[in-house]
Amino acid sequence: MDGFFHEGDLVSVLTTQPVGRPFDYKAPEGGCALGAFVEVPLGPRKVLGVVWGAGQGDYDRARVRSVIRVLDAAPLRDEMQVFLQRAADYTLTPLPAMLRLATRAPGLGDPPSMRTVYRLGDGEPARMTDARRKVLEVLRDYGGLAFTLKELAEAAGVTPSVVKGLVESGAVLEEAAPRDLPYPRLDPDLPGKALTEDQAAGAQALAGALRSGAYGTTLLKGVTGSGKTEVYLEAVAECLRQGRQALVLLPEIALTAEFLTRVEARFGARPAEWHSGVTMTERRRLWRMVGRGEAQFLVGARSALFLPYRDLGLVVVDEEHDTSYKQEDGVLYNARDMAVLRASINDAQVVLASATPSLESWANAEAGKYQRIELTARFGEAVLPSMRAVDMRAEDVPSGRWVSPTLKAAVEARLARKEQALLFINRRGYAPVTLCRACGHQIGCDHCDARMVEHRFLKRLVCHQCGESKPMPTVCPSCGAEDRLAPVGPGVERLAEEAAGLFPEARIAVLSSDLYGSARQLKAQIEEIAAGGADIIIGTQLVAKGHNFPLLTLVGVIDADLGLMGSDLRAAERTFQLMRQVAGRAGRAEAPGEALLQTYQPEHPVIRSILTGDEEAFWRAEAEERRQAGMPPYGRMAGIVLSSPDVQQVFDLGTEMARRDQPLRAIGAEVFGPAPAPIARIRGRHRVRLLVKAAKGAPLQKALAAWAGQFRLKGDLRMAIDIDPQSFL
DNA sequence: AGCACGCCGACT
DNA sequence: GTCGGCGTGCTC
Repeated sequence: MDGFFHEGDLVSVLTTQPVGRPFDYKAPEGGCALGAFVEVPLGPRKVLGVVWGAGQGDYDRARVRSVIRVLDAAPLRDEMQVFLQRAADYTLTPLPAMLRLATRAPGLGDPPSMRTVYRLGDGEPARMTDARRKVLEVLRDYGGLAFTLKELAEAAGVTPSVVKGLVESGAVLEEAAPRDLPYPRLDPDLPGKALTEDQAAGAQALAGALRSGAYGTTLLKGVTGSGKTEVYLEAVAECLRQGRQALVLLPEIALTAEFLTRVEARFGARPAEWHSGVTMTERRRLWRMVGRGEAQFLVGARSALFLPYRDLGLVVVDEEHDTSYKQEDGVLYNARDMAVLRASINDAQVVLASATPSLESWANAEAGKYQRIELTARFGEAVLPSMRAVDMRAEDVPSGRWVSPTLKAAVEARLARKEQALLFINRRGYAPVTLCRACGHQIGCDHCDARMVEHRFLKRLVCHQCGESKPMPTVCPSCGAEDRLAPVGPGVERLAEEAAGLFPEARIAVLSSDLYGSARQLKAQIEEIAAGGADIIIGTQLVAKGHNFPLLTLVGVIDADLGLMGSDLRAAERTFQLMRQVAGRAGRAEAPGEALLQTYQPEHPVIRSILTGDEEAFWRAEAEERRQAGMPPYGRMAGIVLSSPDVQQVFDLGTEMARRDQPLRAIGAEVFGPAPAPIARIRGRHRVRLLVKAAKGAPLQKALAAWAGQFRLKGDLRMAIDIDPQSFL
């Protein structure tokens, strides 16, 4: 029988150890299935692996060892194996590292353990209270389903002690059950929110695509407040009706209680969550339930793409342009692209949702590879903010100050009307540069080539590259001059200080990722501000990420030029997206919003497209520039970063690699560099970067593999290959 | 990743 | 003469 191996058969096992390729083992007593999770001996150790196929038989039979045991977990599905293989090929990642992403569940090999659960009993409590009634109602609603104490208490909106009280009277039964309970069922047929005409049309189109049962990608474009979430939740509903699983990917920070509440309102229960804040026990439960198809709907961060779905029918990538989808996670991959790959293997649908799509997605929609749904009408009474530039060349702003008189007047108008204003600056800390007035020295990090940023709140200088910090010195470390160190440039903290001076009566809140110990604290703070807990919000990039401030009617962008500098083609795109999103925060409720962009170059094409709202013009112009330059998405790129504590070593290898470029030339690709990487030193490691540029259809990965394979990495040298880099300065 | 093997410097 | 540095290679 295909797909099953009997005792003694040779099987090929891929482990999560970086040994490069699968090894042969003998199938254990009782045999093992293709895809089975197994424990195998490797040298003196026992390691986790997956039965990857039939044995190669190319190794001395006498030395082949046996699989120790088959783990109690659903075998890795065929599609998953294909996905991991193709993702590894695409990102040039060794397969074991790819498998590691897919096995990040704790206790994979453990037998199912027990835990205490609560279900409906026959008894009647001696005294019935409101809280007790709520608990019993929840248990009846879910028809005999068992809950953990925490779940039941939360679902009923009572404290755990209420449940305990019911146990004593026998109205609720307390029993031991296997851990890893199924999740509450979601009901796709509950009445959803009333949709506007174009929302309904969008939902219909997505549902139709789902019913095709085939792969397809749709770009769902709509400004903040246009109801993207409502529309894609209808796609989720259709997916659930078909009995398939749905996944919504969100940038980590956008995973809010608000989102979960919206899902609960639509489907009657919360989705399963997968992100860095989820406990080990919960991860284990989720991993197992996903494999058995008993978690129908997942909301998670990028790594949720690597869960062992039984039948994944839909992946939504919300805020698809968000740069945090591309990050080092042990493996360099872009979650948006991997979502499309995974869906194409699974005959699933992808929805890429954004108000400001990435140029890649826009171009794919233009080329007809993606469907496109555009939501224009804003929900309810809200309208798009009116946007205008504040020409800083004509404004009288003293040095060391950043708020123009025009912006100041606009803020005062909001304060008078008891509305909120947001001042946006994309820089954390107090001042980005600390300069010695005596000798001109700028204080840098000892381990990185980065300037240290003053954080007055912490009374320290912090390196934003490696996180190193040191106390604020009073003496210049270079010339020894006393009290001559001066902050240069603005950060959120400094802007807050200025705002406090300008608007002494206002309640000011600063939203910056480093001011809060945990994501939970931060979310709580955001919710308090949204409810009216502040008059002026001073914020970094953080505020652009999907949160609603209904009282907010003015957004002031302190430095709209930041990010327009340099030759990075992607900088313009990012600035456009960021400005658009920040401006989109204003004026959601009945009050119309206004956005003011402080700029020294109001004629810049990016600033102009933001102001005129002619987004298509922006994308067309950007696309044309990229096409001319042969840059992505009209060409292919890869970045190679070499790093070592020894500068000479990295540059020598870089030069050597640039010289021996035959495998690249063979496909018509070009090498640029070596040049110091955008951050030339991180944590004491010097970094050098090469860029490879190839034509769109060129077999880039194959050529890169052949090219990089020529070099041996000696000592502490590291090489990281980044396919489709985010920045190609 | 671990772990063993192996070949050159400063110690009892 | 030996202890130990970590460079190189192996693990089915």
